[in-house]
Amino acid sequence: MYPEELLKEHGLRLTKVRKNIINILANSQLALSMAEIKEQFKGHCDRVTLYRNLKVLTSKGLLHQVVVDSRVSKFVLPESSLIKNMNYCEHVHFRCIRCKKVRCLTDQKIASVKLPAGFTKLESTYVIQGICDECNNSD
Amino acid sequence: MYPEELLKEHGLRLTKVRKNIINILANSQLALSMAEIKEQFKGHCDRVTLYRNLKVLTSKGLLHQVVVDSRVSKFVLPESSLIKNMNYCEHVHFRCIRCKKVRCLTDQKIASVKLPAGFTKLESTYVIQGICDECNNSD
DNA sequence: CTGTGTGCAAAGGGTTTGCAAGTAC
DNA sequence: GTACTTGCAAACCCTTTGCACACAG
Repeated sequence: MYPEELLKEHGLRLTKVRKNIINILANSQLALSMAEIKEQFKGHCDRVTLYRNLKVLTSKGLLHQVVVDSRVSKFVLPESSLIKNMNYCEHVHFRCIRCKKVRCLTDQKIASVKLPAGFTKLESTYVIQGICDECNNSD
Repeated sequence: MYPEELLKEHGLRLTKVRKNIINILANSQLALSMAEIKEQFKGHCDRVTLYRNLKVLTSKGLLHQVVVDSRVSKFVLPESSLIKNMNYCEHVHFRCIRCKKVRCLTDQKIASVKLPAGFTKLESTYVIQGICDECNNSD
């Protein structure tokens, strides 16, 4: 699934910034913040433009926003965006408290939680915090 | 378990602000932000003082911080601190995207997640987002 | 008395908004 | 040509820091 198709499918215009964001996230094993995406950006892009696009892409369901601390949001391209017939993705993420990297634990499935009557579920985020292998090995 | 005991147990001084914070959270079904705690505060209390105390209480493990969006942190008295006959909160929370309230989901079991080799788990947070019963009924 | 807690002012820093110029279609 | 996108500056707003005064133990 190419960035162009993804964008078209979601009724979004094909702009350089959007294709760039999707490519960066598609090639990343980590959830990335605006700043981290900006670092990897080919060419120049304003912070504000990135924020705005991340917001649009997230609102269209193309990206998923992972909130891991009270200051910074990170973004992932969920499997459901890459694999067409997966319409739901349980997001399990591991955040290392030392290096702050956020990894997707893609092979982990969570048992679904039953909500009380009257509650509607839109999405869920499961974040495990701890120390990652790299940081454990560098002690 | 009274606020005074909780504070002593954690080696903290007994101040009006701390007792007040604990009382407010103990009587709340919701996770509360600094601003929400301030609203319920008996008497005056500076924002900064609340932030500082929330930080200290959290670092001592007396409170648990729930990060639900990229702007605001909310706080809960975790299981270990709660009074016996109250519904206790594990780290499973429901956040309504309309009213922004954060509820604790009781009696929910999270399937334990196996981490890859080399990873150490410290804590986990499971946040389900959607629409709560109140907001669903007020359509 | 000593170390900690509190209030006020100000700074920090991620994110959002306003607006003019540029681009997709 | 029209509607959406981008960039720059500035605003926003939650949170933290500095410092003088007040309070717990």
